[in-house]
Amino acid sequence: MIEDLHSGVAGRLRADAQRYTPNRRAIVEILEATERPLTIVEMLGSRRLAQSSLYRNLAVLEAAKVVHRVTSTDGFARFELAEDLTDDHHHHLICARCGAVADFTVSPALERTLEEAMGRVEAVTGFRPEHHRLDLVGVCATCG
Amino acid sequence: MIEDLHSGVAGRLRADAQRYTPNRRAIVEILEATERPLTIVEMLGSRRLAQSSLYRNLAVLEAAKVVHRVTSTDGFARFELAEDLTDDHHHHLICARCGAVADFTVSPALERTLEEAMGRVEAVTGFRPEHHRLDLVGVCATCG
DNA sequence: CTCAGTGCAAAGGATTTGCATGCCG
DNA sequence: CGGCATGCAAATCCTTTGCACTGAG
Repeated sequence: MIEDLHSGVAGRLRADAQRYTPNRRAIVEILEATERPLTIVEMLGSRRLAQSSLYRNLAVLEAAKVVHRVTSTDGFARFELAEDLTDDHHHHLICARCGAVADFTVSPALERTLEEAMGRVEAVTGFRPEHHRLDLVGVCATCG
Repeated sequence: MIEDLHSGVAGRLRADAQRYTPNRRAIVEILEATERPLTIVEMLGSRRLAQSSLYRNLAVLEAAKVVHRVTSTDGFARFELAEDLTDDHHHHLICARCGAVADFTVSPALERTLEEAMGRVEAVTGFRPEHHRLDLVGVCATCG
């Protein structure tokens, strides 16, 4: 199933007329190996890769819907693999103190309710929802 | 009830050993008059106020839990009055194209379910949730 | 050969801070 | 009077961009 991931990534890049270069594969592997969204600095620590190349490749991967940008309370962008590539729908615990982000999941029943709510929003407003973002903001174990 | 708002703000600032200055009151009034979170630029357009003073006062107001910072997809910070000051619990529609943010509400039943989920998270993880953030990300009427 | 990807360094832009001044308490 | 708020301008810092080089097809 690991190769499934990479062939999925390659497919999405191809659809965007983009190549699956070694740097891009390295980024995907870094994100694959973690359980939470990573910042630029965290990703740079893992492998030798120019900061600008990282930013540029993340932009390409984001446009191809391979990675997803996660926004926290600090000024640092964080990235994770797209949920529909990893079959791992989850939500985020965001620390209001330090900005750390961790993953968590909720019950299928709650997810179903959320999906229903999204459908209703589309019917009432002119807004067409693509996905939902349920984050819990609070204080993490370290800062607490 | 308008005065209730200002006395509530004054109280929270006092608790933080901060004054309720004219600039701070102006900021609260600007936010009170709108139905969606505002960016720095939008707030500057309303009244004559130095950019640095706006940033500094927003930091003070945020620390006193008078205003709340809303994060969108573009790089612009947005601010709204704290929900527990206005008795107006709502969520956000975030446009993935232009970053515009609008407010919306969901059913009380869904809210109750969300609160229950939050309680469960605290029991399982070391994370102590303060509030939840349910955003729908999609394409707004203008960009659609 | 061509053209996208890469790395380095410089630029960009939202946000923050230093400092002198003014005003509230 | 003392200290905080204010405004202006300069500095910060994450992020983006210009440019020359390299490598894959």
